[in-house]
Amino acid sequence: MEKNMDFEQKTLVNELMEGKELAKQLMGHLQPSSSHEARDVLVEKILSSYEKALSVLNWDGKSKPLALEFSPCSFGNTSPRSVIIDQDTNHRDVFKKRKITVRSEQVRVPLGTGAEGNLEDGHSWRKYGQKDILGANHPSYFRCTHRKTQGCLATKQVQRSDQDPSFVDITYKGHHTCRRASQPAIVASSSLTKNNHFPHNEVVVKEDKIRQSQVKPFTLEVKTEDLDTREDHMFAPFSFPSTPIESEHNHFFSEMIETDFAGGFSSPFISPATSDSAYFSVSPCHKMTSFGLANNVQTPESDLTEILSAPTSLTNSPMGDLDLTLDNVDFEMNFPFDSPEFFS
DNA sequence: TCAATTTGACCGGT
DNA sequence: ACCGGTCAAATTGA
Repeated sequence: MEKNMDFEQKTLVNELMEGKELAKQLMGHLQPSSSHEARDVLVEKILSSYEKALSVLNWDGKSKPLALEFSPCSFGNTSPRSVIIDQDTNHRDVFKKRKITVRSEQVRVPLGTGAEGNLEDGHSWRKYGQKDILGANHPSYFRCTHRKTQGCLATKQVQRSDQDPSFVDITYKGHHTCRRASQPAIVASSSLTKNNHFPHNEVVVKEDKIRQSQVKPFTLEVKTEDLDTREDHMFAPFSFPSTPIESEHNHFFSEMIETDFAGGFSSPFISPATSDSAYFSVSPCHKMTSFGLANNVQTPESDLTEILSAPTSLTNSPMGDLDLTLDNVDFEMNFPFDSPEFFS
């Protein structure tokens, strides 16, 4: 226990130090002449560091900032987790809901692929509820098995498709912050992506409300919607692939599902075609960085904003009442790294 | 015995 | 009051 706590603290410090170092590097890249890609990569790394740090703290985004809970002096004697546990037991009473814009992803898969179950979409899930609701066929509610152990807040909702009973609609909410010990599920993801079931992989990105109307062999819908922050859906735009990204074509989409779809969809894989409801063909030729970014894909500013917005808000207001409405986040304006004080 | 699932109750939002 | 989502006790299965 003691060892574990020390490890967490070290991890936390390491991540924060790394974040600071990367932020310094980013500052050096703020000139217009600097490459967009380099900045993107740095930003991704910074956010990943913060993400890991938050993960260590088991901070779920709804709680008061930990800095208010224990001083640096007491840090060594106080387990961050124990603080969080107290908060968790009281959060219903203490923390009011705040509106944020957060992403969820909906996918339709055929029955029998395993993805509708608790494991085979790349993560292990634990069912925590099922109920008959209007307009849905007895949806089942799953949360990440590692919710308790790692504070992973990813959830998914699985329901039989109302259009085709042989398909199930899976709505992923939140993003995995857990580290998987193994990746047995790549099998399932790969089985999906190797076109055994789907003649083509098609990604549907929409910004309006879901309830997808088309029936595609395999569709993924990403939506931005208002969700409350009482439970999940907080700050985990990235997952951390435990294996190097492979460039092999057959692995691309499975990796994309691995890293993005189940663990947070990253827009840079795709480029918008229309403003409303756009379809994107996923080219298997894009290589990804270890942070799930396509190096050679131009990142639209809006997408970048979306990716960065939650952590940016987090960075902005760790002490105050979080305003997590992401609609108008302006990264360049809000990101504090260009402030000299930040680096002092 | 422990972990996962089931299912009715509960809670907050609308 | 209704609804969606979550909780948690009871049940089931390995």
